[in-house]
Amino acid sequence: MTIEAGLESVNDAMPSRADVCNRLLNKMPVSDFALLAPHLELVSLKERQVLEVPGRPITHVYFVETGVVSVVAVNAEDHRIEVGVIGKEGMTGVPLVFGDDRAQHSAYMQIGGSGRRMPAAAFTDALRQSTSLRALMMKSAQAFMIQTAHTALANGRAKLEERLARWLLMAHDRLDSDAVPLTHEFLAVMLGVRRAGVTVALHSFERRGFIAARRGQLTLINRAGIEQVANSFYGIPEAELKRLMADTP
Amino acid sequence: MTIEAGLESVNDAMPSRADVCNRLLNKMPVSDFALLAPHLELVSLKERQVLEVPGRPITHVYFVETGVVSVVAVNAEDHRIEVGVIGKEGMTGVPLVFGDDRAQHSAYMQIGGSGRRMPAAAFTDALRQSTSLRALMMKSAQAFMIQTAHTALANGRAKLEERLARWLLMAHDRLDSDAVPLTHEFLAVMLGVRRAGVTVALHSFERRGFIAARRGQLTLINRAGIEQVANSFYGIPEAELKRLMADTP
DNA sequence: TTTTTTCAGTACGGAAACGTACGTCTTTTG
DNA sequence: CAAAAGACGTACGTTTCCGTACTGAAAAAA
Repeated sequence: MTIEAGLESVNDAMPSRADVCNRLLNKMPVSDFALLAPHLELVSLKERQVLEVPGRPITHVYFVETGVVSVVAVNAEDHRIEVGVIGKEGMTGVPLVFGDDRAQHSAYMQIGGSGRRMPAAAFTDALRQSTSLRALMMKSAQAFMIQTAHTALANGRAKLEERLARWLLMAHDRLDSDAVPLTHEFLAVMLGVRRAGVTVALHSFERRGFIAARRGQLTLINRAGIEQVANSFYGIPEAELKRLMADTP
Repeated sequence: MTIEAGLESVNDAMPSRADVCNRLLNKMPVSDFALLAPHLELVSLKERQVLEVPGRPITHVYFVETGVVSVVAVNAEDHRIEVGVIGKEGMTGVPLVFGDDRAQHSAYMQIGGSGRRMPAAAFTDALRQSTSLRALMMKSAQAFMIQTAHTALANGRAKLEERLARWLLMAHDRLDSDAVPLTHEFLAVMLGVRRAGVTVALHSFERRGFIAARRGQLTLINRAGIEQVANSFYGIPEAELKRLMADTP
């Protein structure tokens, strides 16, 4: 707390590259990071905190560092379902990358954490200035698109257990621990199924020794087991993200 | 056929702006059209013709003018489902816009027609040269993303009849006639449901006077009726497409 | 024309998931 | 500490849709 060196700093000071855990911020060229850094603000992201509201202008871009964001599509009759999750590998505000200023979906913290945010205007300015930043953001956007497409596939063809397993794996990828602090109710909302259905499915996982459950929390014990349950509905978006982030250093 | 004026031309000659029916080609600034025109080739797109294969490089971009393209996500165990359709409002090869050269999904003609195509390399060249072209293509890509997200929503929450109605409306939007030349089998594949389920649902539509059915073809008679069946699962992507294409002239 | 293929109609048992609801624990709030 | 709220366990009848399969009719091929 009382370190005199310039690197360690109060929250709002410009972050050094070493401080950030978001993969996009980590990965981008120093020049691009320098473009963003002055506008980045370290923020805590509390459970259920709303980041974007459908139809409303996007105020900030959030580079997630810990926690998980749920992106949820909603229609006129309030039917809703999760179309993607975002963790330290990504960011919110994808429409900005496409030159749009409005949020398409609802986005909120499903699992609390922290991240860096910057005003939308500053972000679009930076995008305009840097081709390489644009390139990276578009790859990130594409990765999210792929995730959405495979969510559509899972929603249409997978069984409840398969979808639940898929979700747990995606959450696990984005967390630092094996504990997933979530209620059955929220899992049900995201998957668009009954709460009771989630409860039963989780029991089955527990009986098979794949997870341990406590009130408001479940812990992955045997990830390989969950992967088997998820069948082929998990994996492609993850592999594609890796590919997209690998080939342009 | 034997008109001597320079405008009327053989298929491979450079198309004039007035000849093209694809909305993107229509809408873009003349300067951007001039950039693409030399590479555009008028092609007939036959039913079931494959345009993209997952994992394989994208060879051409297709600007659809008539007919409908199905974009289908596939996973390792060959589960598949349609994640979007493309007609005269759009084009194939979205990943190219994001700087990727590979097809993510399977894409093929669901309803035969025609379009203009150009080699992928020429397209990315043009993209690099023109900011306004990039902007337009990104809006088109975003519109497709929205469609995919709402497909995920429909797959997860809508009933078979609602999804079928949604699909018919989306096809109807992209056709010049009320006749949809498709078998129950193909509708079933796209929706990821049983063929027999489609048959029963279509009977219900027919009984209610919404469509007329013949072997391998169905005709919309009462579009408003179909819209009622689709409930709130149809409409948002369409409205958003309109918005996106309106605000940047 | 005859044969073959494709497409559509229909049926039946069964699986999956739903809506609903009620009771029992925890945890939070007053 | 009591009361209220939240989370989970469980149950039952019901809807939706599946897997499968057989039939007749229409179109295409021979």
